[in-house]
Amino acid sequence: MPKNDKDNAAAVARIEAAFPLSFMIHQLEMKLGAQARALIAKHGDLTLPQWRIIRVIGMDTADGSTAIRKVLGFDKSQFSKTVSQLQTRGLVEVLDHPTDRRQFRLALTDEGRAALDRLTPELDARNDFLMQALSPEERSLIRSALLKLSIAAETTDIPTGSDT
Amino acid sequence: MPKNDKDNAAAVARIEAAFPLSFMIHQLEMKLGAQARALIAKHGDLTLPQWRIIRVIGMDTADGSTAIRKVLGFDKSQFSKTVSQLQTRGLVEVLDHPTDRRQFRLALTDEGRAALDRLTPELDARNDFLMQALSPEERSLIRSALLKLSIAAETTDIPTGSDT
DNA sequence: CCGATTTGGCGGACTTGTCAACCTTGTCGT
DNA sequence: ACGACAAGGTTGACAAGTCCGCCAAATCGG
Repeated sequence: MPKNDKDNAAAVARIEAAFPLSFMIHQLEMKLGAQARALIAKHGDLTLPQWRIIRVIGMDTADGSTAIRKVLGFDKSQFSKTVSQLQTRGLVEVLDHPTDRRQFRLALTDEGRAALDRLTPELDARNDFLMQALSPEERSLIRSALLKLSIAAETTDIPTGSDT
Repeated sequence: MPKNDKDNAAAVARIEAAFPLSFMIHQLEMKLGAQARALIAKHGDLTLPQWRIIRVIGMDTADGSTAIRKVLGFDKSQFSKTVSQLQTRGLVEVLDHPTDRRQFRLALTDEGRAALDRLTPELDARNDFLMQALSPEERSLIRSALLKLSIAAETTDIPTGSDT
């Protein structure tokens, strides 16, 4: 067994015990991102943000640009640029929005849907794999917990003083 | 009440109900990052990764470069560059590692500790604020859940077929 | 109905993050 | 003890994300 490896692992565990939540989530996000990128690269040539947008469009629960952008938490600028890429590559179609002329609707082209169908089973399997790592009660609570945190993370002014 | 806002909010809620875990975490991470950047910017001029490194060093639970890098989930390259910035700005000190000459140890300078002391209460308040958004049982489970996910996220080959 | 404000999207400058090649040091097998 | 291999760190080229100001469309307040 590597001597320094053991030391490092012990140090890591010691730090994590007292870690702020935001750090844990950042660490997790890094690993998830790397894992997702590896999976996507193995089965095509989409980038991670491109895939995310395609995935949400493919869920067929909303097609307005704002709804999609908000749910992904994307920056306006980044969203705009990524959609342009997808449109140029012929994966998505940009249509007029029926009631709001500032927004647009997004739809998958045949090629876009093919990419979605190719990747979805892989990424769904990963999601299942992640969920299986959790205990049943953790599984049942994690979604609402993340949602609550997400709302709390939107507050810009934090009650600084100790408010008990 | 804005008409389109209501539509968008409804669409967002509809999507989130069936959202993969990784998307939720990404969305959360974006918001947390923006919130943290805003707080840091208000009380100094550190970047988010710089702050994270300082924060971990300040925890005094480990000072080896590898342990710090691993716990933050940083890329080797990014870590190296950010440490250089901190060293240049005189916030951290780079020392020899006692048993491994590939690594180094990190320590805060007086100026680095001052920055830490200035920012820590703010960020700790935020952390408390986030934790208060959770129910008691969510609070007690979230850490172990995130840790398990973090481990699962390191697996590179996912059992694709249904393995049950 | 009209100005003020908000929301949505775009473009460009800039910062961050990512990836691959490289060198050094440590570790393992024999 | 020594050669193969893994782990740590650095660098540079490149991709991704962020921030800013801009303009158009929609909403709100009289």
